[in-house]
Amino acid sequence: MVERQRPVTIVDVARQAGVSQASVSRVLNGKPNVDPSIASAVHAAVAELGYEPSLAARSLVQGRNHTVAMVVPDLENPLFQGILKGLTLAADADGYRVLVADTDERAGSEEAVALEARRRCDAIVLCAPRMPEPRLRQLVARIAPVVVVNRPLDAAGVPWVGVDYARGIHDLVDHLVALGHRRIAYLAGPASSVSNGERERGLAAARETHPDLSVEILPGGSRLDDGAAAADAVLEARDRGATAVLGFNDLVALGLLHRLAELGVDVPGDLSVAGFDDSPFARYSTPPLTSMSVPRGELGAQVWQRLSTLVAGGRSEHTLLYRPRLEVRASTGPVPASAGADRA
Amino acid sequence: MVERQRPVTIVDVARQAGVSQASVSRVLNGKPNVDPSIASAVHAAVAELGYEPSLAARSLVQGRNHTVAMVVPDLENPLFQGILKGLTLAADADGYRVLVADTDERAGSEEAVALEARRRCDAIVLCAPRMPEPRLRQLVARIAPVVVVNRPLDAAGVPWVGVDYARGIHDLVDHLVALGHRRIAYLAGPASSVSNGERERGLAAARETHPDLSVEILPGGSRLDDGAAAADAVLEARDRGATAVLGFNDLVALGLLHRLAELGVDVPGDLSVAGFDDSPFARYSTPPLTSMSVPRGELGAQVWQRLSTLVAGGRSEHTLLYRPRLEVRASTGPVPASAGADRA
DNA sequence: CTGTTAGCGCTTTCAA
DNA sequence: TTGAAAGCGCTAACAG
Repeated sequence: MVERQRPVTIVDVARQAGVSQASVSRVLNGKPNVDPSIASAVHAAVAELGYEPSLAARSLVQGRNHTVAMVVPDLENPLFQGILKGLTLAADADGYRVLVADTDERAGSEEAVALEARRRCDAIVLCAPRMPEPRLRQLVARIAPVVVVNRPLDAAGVPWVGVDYARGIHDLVDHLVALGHRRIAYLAGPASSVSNGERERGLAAARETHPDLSVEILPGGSRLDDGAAAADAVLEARDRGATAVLGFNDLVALGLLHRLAELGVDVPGDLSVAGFDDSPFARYSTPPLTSMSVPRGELGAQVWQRLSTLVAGGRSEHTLLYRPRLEVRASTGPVPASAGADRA
Repeated sequence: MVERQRPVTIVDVARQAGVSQASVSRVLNGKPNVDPSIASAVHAAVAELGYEPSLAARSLVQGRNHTVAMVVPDLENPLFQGILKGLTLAADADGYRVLVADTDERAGSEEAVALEARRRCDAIVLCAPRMPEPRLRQLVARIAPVVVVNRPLDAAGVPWVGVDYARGIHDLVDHLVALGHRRIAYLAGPASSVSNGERERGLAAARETHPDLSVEILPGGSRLDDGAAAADAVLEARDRGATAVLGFNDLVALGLLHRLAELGVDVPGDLSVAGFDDSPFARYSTPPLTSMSVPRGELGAQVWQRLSTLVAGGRSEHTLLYRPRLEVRASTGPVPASAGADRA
């Protein structure tokens, strides 16, 4: 018969130390103006009884529980993992915990998940790449304080931290153009993805920069198998003259790379391939994948800085946009001699 | 000037519905024996006021917050991601949330993290592959209810769910032996890792099964770069006659694969390579990686089943061990004709 | 500087 | 079946 023992409360500590509950509370919360003798008595009692304050009680009375939630579409995505890590680390230093709410790519559930999470937490880090902007705007109003990640949002009191995908893809195209490529294919991400839209905007800008450049947009996706599945379409594009392919992200590019190898296509001999995000796997593929590096951890830290300001009741800080850095690896190379003219 | 408005409480609902707090509580908790007219009045009031019960208050009075934490050494590891996903899904169905506590591979912090997490949660899923058993034993006693994942533990009231690494590696070796390999190298995981110990046990067993088999254990690691860094040692082993290499996990094997390709070693022509865990990347590498598949999501679901039983005050259920399934891919092949005799 | 006391919002006896 | 009232454990006014 296991007797469920009553947990030690502040009352027990007070009695043991021979002081009032209030004094115990003050000592434990590091309030000023407490007599050292009382403090030491309290500490002794705490140690002796193995007392640990009830977080539930504290939450109730303070109206906050020192926990924030990060809502992400897919925890397997290295980008979100990195942001999460950076966020967690930074929050930890301020005594905050981070709860992860994975919406599992069910775009429809993002709203419900975020609302649910907000009930248990003091604030939200929201990553909802597919949510239509009007909905998002309504949502953030309901769950504030909130920081939006990885997409721009013009809403009062809601800072966001993101990546300049347009600029990044432009830089990547510049790299390819410098290698001599003039016909490029792009394996697009999910149609409703905001960051895919930004990439396509970057492609358009690159086309203006390079008048002799042509870009063909192919349906892709966001995961390994999407990239593999697109291999045939990519080869057709190559037959139409394309000499390089950009993937929506590294996963897509890696999936494609795999399938191309199976089909005996030489990369970059026959075709150059590049990704985006610089996932840890990029440098370990065969051939290593040229990609755009994003400071994932740094992003997370900046998110926390903004969120903590908000939680403390401060004014929302400025928005922040990181410019990705080009990582040239072996998957991109000069235009093959055989190319340059259409093959079709 | 923003007026922080007072949240709607159960008192407001009671007043609005013209009933007592107790009735509101009963309706909202689905207690039996409530007059339908009262119920509808309450629901109407709730809807009208947009009332949401305070989880903090509920936690305080009930002594539980319907949240559990999973302590993992590294969230980037696909194995833990999968388990987490399965766990989250299953817990969700029972109205429980899962909080993630990443110890970031700092083995020393596992204990502190687990204790901290336990304070905020009703139970713990513990994955501490490096913790010495005596410490672990003490720890689980302090944080019960708890389920241990991915390592065996013989402690009263603490169920565990794991993978039969010994059996798995044995099966993998059988596959290689069937292909004709007789000299195998193994890139070991972290020395203190329990699951590495089990793999080595499996290797020993395999050696008994196949008397003409010899196994060489090389220092490896648990990550991509560990595998890449071990390439030279692997080649030396090959010069001593090894025709196949097993990685501690897929990450190590993939890192190795990458480096071997750089060095111009043909896999599996010159050397067969296999991993463990069957991460999503395994099938997309070049060549695709032979690996042992582990039912990650299923593992997570079983963890929840045991944990929920415990939380409900039930007796701890039986321990569970999954046997990995062999996934043969192109990275393993017959012994090269040139091999068979030592080259040294 | 310290103690007393009133809640925080909810669930749950206990009577009615 | 319903309501009144007593806490859950803690913090924060308010006195002293």
